Amino acid sequence: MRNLTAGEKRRSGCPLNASVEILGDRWSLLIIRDMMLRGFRTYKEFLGSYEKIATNILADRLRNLEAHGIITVERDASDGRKQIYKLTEKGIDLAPVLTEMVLWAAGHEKTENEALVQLMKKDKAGLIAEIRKRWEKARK
Amino acid sequence: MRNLTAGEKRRSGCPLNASVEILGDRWSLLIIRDMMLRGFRTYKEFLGSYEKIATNILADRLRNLEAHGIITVERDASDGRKQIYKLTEKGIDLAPVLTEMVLWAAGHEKTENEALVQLMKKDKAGLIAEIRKRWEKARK
DNA sequence: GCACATTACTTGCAAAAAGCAAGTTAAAAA
DNA sequence: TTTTTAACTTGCTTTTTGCAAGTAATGTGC
Repeated sequence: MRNLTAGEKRRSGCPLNASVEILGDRWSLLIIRDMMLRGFRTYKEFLGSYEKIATNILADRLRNLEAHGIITVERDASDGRKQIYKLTEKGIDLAPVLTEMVLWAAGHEKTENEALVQLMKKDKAGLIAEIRKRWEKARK
Repeated sequence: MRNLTAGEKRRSGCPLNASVEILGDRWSLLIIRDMMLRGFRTYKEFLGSYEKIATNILADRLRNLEAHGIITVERDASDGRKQIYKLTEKGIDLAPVLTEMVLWAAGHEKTENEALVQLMKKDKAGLIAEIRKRWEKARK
């Protein structure tokens, strides 16, 4: 349970408001999706994602996510140019949020990736457990 | 399943991206929370909410939510000054998204409204069913 | 060892969105 | 019929977003 740092001040104590203040923009959750579902770990991979985030915005969002304890960063041991971004436990805990958002849009908007949606519909809990298991391993 | 109107163009077909494009700002989900959990139905009630949204932003978000079929608006029969905003089925279907966002923040950030959080933890499905039932009735 | 490539950014500037304060309109209440 | 109330709109400033170009550090091929 993190405390607020100096500059931060929440508009209210409502937990939904906290989520919205941390994740309520057009990019943060997409970065988390790329890590969680596609296994992305580097700046370059995020840049290559289909939605085409700008380089400065990506750098800013990664900083924010790290500041909020959702991801960690460390230099790649075998290639010093690369930074490796990883989800923390707090980040992995966003899996249910992502899942519900995917299911909502899939049910009400015209979207693609029917395979993923079917998987989520058929065994939501199993998929989330799978994501968690994969990441627990990766973080060691 | 709605189709995109003229001006709209999605950055990608990913369902998460659709959700983020529709709801990924600092206010839309709070408005939905106020309707869903607090039973708010009028402009004035939304304005009075603790986070203090600006009047022009509120008007804009309500327009967007209506354009996306998440809420409906109609003039109050017994008081012609009032507009009554209601959640559609699509709007009610956001209950699981809201719930997971509340639980995530409650688990990882310093927040208030412990009563709601406990309720969600103890019987998530029951609470969502309850919200749905209350609204189905209200919409008639 | 040196040129070239790669990775992860930063910087500067223009455009879009958010936020504040004040004003407007239509309907209801006194 | 004057005053209130509800739901906005308008004008302006500040903040955020987004694009294009530039930079620093590390790695690779010869």
